[in-house]
Amino acid sequence: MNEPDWNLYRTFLAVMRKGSLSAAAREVGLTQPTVGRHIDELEVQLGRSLFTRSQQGLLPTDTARALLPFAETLAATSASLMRQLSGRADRVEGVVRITASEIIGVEVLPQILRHLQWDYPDLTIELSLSDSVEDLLRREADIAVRMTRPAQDALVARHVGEIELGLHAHPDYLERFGTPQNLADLAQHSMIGFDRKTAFIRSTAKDMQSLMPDFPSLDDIEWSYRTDSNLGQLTAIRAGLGIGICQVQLARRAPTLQRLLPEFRFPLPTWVAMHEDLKTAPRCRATFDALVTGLRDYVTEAGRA
Amino acid sequence: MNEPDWNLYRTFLAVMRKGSLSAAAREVGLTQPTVGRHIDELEVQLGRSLFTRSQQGLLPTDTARALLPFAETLAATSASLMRQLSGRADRVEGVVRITASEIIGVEVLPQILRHLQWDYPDLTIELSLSDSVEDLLRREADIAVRMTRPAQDALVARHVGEIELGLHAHPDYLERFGTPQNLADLAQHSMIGFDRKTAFIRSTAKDMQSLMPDFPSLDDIEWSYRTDSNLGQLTAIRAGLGIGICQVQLARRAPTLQRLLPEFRFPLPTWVAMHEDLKTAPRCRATFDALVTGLRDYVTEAGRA
DNA sequence: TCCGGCTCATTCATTTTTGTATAGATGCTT
DNA sequence: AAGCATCTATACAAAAATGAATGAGCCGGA
Repeated sequence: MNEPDWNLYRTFLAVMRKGSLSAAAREVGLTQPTVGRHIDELEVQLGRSLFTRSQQGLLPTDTARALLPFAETLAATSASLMRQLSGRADRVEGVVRITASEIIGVEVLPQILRHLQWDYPDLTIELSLSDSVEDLLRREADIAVRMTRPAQDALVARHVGEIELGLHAHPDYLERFGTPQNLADLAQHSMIGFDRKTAFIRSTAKDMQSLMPDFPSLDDIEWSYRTDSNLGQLTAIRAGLGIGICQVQLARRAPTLQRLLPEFRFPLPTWVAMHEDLKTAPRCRATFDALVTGLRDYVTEAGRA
Repeated sequence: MNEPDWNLYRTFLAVMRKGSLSAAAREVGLTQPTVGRHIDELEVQLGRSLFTRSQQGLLPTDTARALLPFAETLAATSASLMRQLSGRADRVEGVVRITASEIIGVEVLPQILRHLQWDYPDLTIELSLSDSVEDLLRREADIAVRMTRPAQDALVARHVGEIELGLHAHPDYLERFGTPQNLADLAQHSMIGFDRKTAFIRSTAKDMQSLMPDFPSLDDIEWSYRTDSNLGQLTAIRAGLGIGICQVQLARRAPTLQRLLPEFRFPLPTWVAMHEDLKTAPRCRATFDALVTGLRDYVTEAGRA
């Protein structure tokens, strides 16, 4: 089995994404026969069938599905390389791609990045907001803001402090439905929580359980509003839909939310991480530093406010 | 700036590695003019000069050096993909690449992998022995044995226990030069240690210092035998050259080494890690499981012996 | 039912890429 | 200093990849 041309993987990826030779051809700027030939050749080189062809399009085989993450890594690496070359190497300019959770990206980063933009007008910032964490590994982003300690492996990582989570509600809600006096009272309230449980939520819930044994088990709580989006939860709390968990710093902003039962607290260790390869690139360095100082300020807002 | 053909990166990598168009051409199976044209085209597409050409070969520019890690990631991903396709997808066969420290790879893994090989004769095991840890990120290996906790990010990781380090010496050495009665005595002995200090060694030394304040600072010790290779240190201890640090399990093997000052102990948390993408591949699964159980046995040898 | 949308496959001319052969330049060894 | 190794650059012919055009099958809407 020979190593195929790397270009074939790019075509393969396009076909996987688009589901047909023709659509893939349009995406990559080739023609449909060429894309078809690329797939043929890749199948020959790898000695496996990749698609079952039909007039409606191509259906990927198990082999093709297994190959997809590799092709995506290749694409992410190439994109990362292009970013690395954007702008001059000795200036803070070009494209930087940051990944962060939705809530951080929407509520916290804009203020921080504003100053960076002002200082370096030729810097273009891409924000990839998602809670899936595999972005840095695949070079899908240059810099990541994380709530877990990153491995030291080939990463430059800086701890910026702990973001504290607490129970909050809008004053209007409390006025109407009363204020819970202890954790057990929460069972009587409209609670805002998660829809499906991801691995991260499960592990966090476990930590929470061991920290605060009084807190009712997540399974016992009757959630009255469920969404997987933290941002959706924050919006719901702000709209007075019920009691939910959010960052204490965010609760201080308008509309001001009231902190409930301050004995309920859950600190999230917060990190900024970057590929080691990028630390010599000024645009990444500058962005990294701005994020670190900005987030440090944000985290310590708790003390100031 | 257009995204260049991915193939050009492969040629680029070969030129970086070999240092000349001709040698690169031989490596990738092309001809020298073609390789030269590839580089030309890549330079045009990226809008940067990559090499200064000379009759002795090509000298990479800073840009080229900055691009190298990306090209290497591409190559590693492609190689990883090929491994993924080696052997049938529903059987434990094909190629698995494991990375581990030299000492684990030489002293511990062979016994563990022997049984695996017996059970699955069509399984080919590649061992990459090095203490640089960036292998998994770049898919340079499928499975890693690590002494640090890996990040959860897209990795399947299993803790197998703690490998204990202790001070050891060969009985012959002790007979001749006496047995130290406390940590301070070590200053009078021939100590076997590290040559240059890597980041890992520095951080480990710091941990060690805080665990055992009595232990003299590494800078104060007069090392009589220095090597960065842990394996070299083990060999030196076994040869009776002096007192050094090694895994207690290894000290029990022939030639049996004597443990000194058992109050000096340093547990290394040990992990087996694998890319999440690979957990469905039987050959990786089986190897992963074998490593976990094998290393668990090895770690608990302490209790048995 | 027919039409227009989509799909993939095939053919053939064109373009592009590649290899062969060769020239010129440098450095090392005899 | 000559010979032989290395290297890059260039010219031209051969091979390969590509695109345009076309045929044929499937599907949904008028």
